[in-house]
Amino acid sequence: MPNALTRRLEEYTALTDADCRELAQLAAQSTLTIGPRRDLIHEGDAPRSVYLILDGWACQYRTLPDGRRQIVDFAIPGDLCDLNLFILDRMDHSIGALTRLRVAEIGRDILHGVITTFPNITTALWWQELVSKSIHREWIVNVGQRTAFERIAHLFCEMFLRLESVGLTDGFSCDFPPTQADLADATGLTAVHVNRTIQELRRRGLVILDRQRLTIPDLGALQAAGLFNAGYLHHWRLNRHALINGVTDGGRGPDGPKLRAIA
Amino acid sequence: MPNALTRRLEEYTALTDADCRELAQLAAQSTLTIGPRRDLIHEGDAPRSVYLILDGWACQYRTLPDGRRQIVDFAIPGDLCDLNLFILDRMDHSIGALTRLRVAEIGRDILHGVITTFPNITTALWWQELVSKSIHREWIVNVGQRTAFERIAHLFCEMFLRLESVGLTDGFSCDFPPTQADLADATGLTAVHVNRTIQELRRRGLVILDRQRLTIPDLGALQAAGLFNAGYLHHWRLNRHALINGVTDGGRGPDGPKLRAIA
DNA sequence: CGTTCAGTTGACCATGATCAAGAGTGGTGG
DNA sequence: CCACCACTCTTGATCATGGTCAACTGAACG
Repeated sequence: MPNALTRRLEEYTALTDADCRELAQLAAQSTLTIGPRRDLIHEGDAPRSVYLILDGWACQYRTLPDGRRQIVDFAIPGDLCDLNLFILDRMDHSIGALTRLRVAEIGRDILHGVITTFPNITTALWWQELVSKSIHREWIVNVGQRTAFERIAHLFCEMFLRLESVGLTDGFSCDFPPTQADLADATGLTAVHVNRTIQELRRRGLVILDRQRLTIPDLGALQAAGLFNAGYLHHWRLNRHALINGVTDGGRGPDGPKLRAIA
Repeated sequence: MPNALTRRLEEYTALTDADCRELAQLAAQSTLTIGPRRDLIHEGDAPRSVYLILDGWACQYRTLPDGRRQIVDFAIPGDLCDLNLFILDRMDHSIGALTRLRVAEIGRDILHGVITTFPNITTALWWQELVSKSIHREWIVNVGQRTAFERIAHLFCEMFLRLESVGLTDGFSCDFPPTQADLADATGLTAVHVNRTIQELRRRGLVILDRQRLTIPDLGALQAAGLFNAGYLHHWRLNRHALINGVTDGGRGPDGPKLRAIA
């Protein structure tokens, strides 16, 4: 596998050979492997490095005092976990491994060096940061407005496309390690209800999910079921497509009419 | 009122006099006033400027094709609406005015100039960007895990502290323009349920809310009711406090025990 | 093979949604 | 100054989506 980070960042900006070499080096410099269900870093810790996911899945999550847990994002190879360290003194969330996880640890000073000498990379990093913020917004919408059925469908679409953008899909299929309990924590549902909802998705032929393997026979249909619009991922390859089904509101402000056709 | 942006950014970094003068100029250069319930910019538009809120409240929101609307953040004076323009070709959300709104429009080129000549400001801007991402994470938790009662309490705490950090509170009180329908769209509830929940908050003496005016007689009690922990706002003045009730999880990874005492 | 963890099923329940109607409040024009 | 209109807030009755609790099945791994 070539560097997933390179692939990810090229989604946003053109990189030179020198940029790519630098990225490859970053990924190789100081790697770290941790087992599934362990924390990479924990809420309240002082961040010491940025983590680049090389292999496996992680999740960012926050817990409430009584133990309720909300996953706020999944992280897959090529994802860079929070540039927070430059800025924030304390982690406001945890990062946990869902699978065996291989990450590159990039120290503050090294990253700082990269940023001052490789402007393309810097641009791409901030780009990625803004995109991941956009993904957060979409998660708020997902949890706040969509039905259980739509939420799960939406999440499957999102993760499939994100995996696809780093070359981790295989036709209509991809690995999909989160358990139903994980999906529950990501969607604000219970595991029981996630289970029933996935069964409904299966019954309708929208997904095949077995042994950590997800297959989406008809992505368009699943997108429709999840009210999914890829625009928020800001992948340029998808953008043309996104512009077609992009705009959903006529511009009447926060109190406009509630019913409106898809463009 | 001095420049709320200055106040906001000084929450994060020390600014020189020259920095402050530059910020004051940015805020004065090209201002724009729009009426309540109108859009500043709309989902799908190409962003042309960054908007700095000078006066009034706005909200960032996204709509689903069938008209469901989710507010993903409120914007108050001193807030800078999405540095997206540098990066993203299309707005993935809209910004709408909740009140009469006065904003400064900062063009791409001007902002670019600032970024290349005022490193402190640049740092502070990115800081603000990362903090607002952290706020998004908290909103996911709010909508995903908290009960209606906790959600509303949490939102009141957050907005009160954010207003306080730009000097827009007056003792225990502040202006609070969102309607109950707005609060519903922000919390993923219905307006009816928001109404009943606010009544419950009033009955318990946690808030006084009348005519767009919010009073919080006992912020600590409201924070407890909303499971609110100010750490995610990353205000340094609050940080000492945040560290006290900060950590909520023992570090056992995403599958740790579900019950756990408050520190 | 037994233990563990993920997935599945069933019965019942509750939080919050929906629908509908009425009461304040504030702004506008006659 | 008052009448009207629009909008927000409030209340009640009923409903449904999704939660809770509990038991059981089946894979995977040592």
